[in-house]
Amino acid sequence: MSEQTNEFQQAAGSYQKEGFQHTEEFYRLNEYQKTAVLDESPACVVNANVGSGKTTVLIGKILYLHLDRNVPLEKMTVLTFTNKAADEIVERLRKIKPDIAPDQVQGFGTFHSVALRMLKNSLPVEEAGWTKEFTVMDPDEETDLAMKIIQEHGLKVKYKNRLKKRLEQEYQNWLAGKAESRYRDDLYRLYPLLAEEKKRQNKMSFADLLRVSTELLRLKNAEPGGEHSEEDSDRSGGPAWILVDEVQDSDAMQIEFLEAMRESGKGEPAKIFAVGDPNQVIYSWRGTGDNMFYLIKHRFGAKELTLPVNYRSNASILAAANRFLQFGNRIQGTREEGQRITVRNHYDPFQEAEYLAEKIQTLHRNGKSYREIAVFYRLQSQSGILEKVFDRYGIPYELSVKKTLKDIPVLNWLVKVLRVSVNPADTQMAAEVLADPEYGEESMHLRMTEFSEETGKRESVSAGELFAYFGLREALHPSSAGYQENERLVMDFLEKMCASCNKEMESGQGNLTAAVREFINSSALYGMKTEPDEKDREASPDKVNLMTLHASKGLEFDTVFIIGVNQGMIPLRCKDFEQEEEERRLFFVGITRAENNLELSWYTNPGEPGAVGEPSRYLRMIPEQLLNREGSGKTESERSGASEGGDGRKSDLHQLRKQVQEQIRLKRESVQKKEKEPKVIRVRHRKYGEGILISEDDMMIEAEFRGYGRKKFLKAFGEVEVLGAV
DNA sequence: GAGCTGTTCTTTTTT
DNA sequence: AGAACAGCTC
Repeated sequence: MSEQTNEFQQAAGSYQKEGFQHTEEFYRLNEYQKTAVLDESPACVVNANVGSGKTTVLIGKILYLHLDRNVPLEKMTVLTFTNKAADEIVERLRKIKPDIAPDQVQGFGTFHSVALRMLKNSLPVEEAGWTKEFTVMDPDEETDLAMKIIQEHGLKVKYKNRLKKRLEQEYQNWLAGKAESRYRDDLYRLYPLLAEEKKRQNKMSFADLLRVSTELLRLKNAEPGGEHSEEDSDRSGGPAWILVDEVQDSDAMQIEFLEAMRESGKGEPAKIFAVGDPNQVIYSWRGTGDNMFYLIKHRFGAKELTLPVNYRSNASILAAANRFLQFGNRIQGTREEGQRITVRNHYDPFQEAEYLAEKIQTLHRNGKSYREIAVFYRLQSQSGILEKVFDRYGIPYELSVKKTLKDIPVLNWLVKVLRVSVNPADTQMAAEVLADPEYGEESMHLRMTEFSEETGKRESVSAGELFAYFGLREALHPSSAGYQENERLVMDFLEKMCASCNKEMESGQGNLTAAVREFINSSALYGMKTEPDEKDREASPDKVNLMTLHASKGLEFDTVFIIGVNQGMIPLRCKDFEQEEEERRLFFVGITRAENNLELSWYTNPGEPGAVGEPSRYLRMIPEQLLNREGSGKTESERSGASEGGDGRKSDLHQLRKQVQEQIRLKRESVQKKEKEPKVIRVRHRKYGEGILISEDDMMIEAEFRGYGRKKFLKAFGEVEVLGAV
């Protein structure tokens, strides 16, 4: 590792003298990659096969433009879809060129964070109805606000339980001037009211960040006076280059943003360089139009280059993957045949989990780190059994579900307090703070509204001071059971925040209010910018990775197990053609994560509803000569005999097995029961208390009461009150 | 308001 | 396939 760093640092020195093209890094690229790096067409899309060095090309491109073509990093916009991808790009750049300052990579980030930065720094948000002090809304917050407006205005809106989805999905139609929602309700009357309310409370949703910045960029681009102030500074102009990662995942709004960005410079439009893989579109269900890769190509008249060579997987895995390719030519491999793909049948999810636990133990004993191993599944709900069994076996694992601030009630509340403090117009949050059943207190109102007048003007602050200012000790109820824990959580959060704010205030101008606002905004967009990453890296936990197929995108592992490759599961149920195609791409993404070992398994007796006890038809699509078909290979008794460890754990496992099977059985039964069994109706009697309705006719009513048994009553007496269904 | 029929969505998740 | 909802009828 350190050798490599030295190599990089030595190389970094030579880069500055000779430019990127003369470096070892550049020399290592294949011809396709070099062509992409050196291309300077006005617009270029790189159709990058899976594992073909997409990010390497992106990094190479940035270095080439910067070091050889003298494009300042500040004149580049690098757009990604996730924060993780943005971080990775900057991190990899820094490895090669360690002296990059944060200011230089202002234009690097997710679409949303780049949009936020522009709205805060360079775009006239006032023209759109907000002020520079606006805050960023939490994704659920907009739905809450919409609900409130529906109630206050007495709007008729259908499918309120799916309001969030509806608001997103039908927005484009409304914008396009369609008269009425497909459900013929008041949804389209809600949009303008909602927009108005967000301006009044001076806050923007994630979608607003993109939409408003696009609008304002367009206004600016249309201004005739723009040309006069040419050459005045590099900052006021738009980017010279826009680089886009994972471009196949962009949606209509992001394309609009991209286009507005492109035109925002003086003179020639910015050059666009986008990399992506049409075969890895797995998120179209969440709003990405299908086939954005080609749409972008045509929209910008882009030249298409390809990266056909895969460096990741062995030849068997690639040969199988080629069967699932939907766009472009075969993936070219670089590696030997290698291990065949194992296809295994298990009796049920529990037996599969036990098998996996034992297999992983063996692999680990033979020198494989846990972190090189991953298990993928189609549904989140499938992880439960794995977790339980791995716990019993003592196998460390990491579940890829991120927890957010919102999952911790006290911090969720604290963030609301801070949000109101830096944006007193946010009456919705103010109401939520005060209405909180745990921590809501009238006195908080004044502290929030007065925050910027007093404390907010300071130029440095400590967590303790903020804790005292907001009277958090009292608010958190010092005598309550969870106080210690809550105080610790709150202090940790405030300390992180103050560290960030103090740094911000030292380096730049601005006061505490502005710094807190920035911190809160970026943590809304970024999750929590905390240091656990560092801690994790230090400890570098060696754990097996458990995740959904979706979450596996962009990752790679030595050994990959994909479980539940059953009909009805992978692909999930039977859907329309488009969605079926996406399931196929999802499976493609899954198998191409594996470098050396890939094992696919299906069960005879799947626990999940919807799944059938037959192997997925995707298994039939893989040529037989690439496969090693194996059964679970053990009978029930051999199986329990084979598990290692003392008797204690054996019976432990036996019990667990029973438990899990019982759970599966109950789940299945409850599905059937609900159909036949009438609903449980609760009743109340003056003397017997609450009970359950047994039967009822014109005259009589029969009910059962705990402790009293069944009783019959004459309806006419009205002794029994029917409460309704549970 | 119970009971019926018809419609729509269900999983996957980032910002 | 089945849950959840909308809208209709009596």
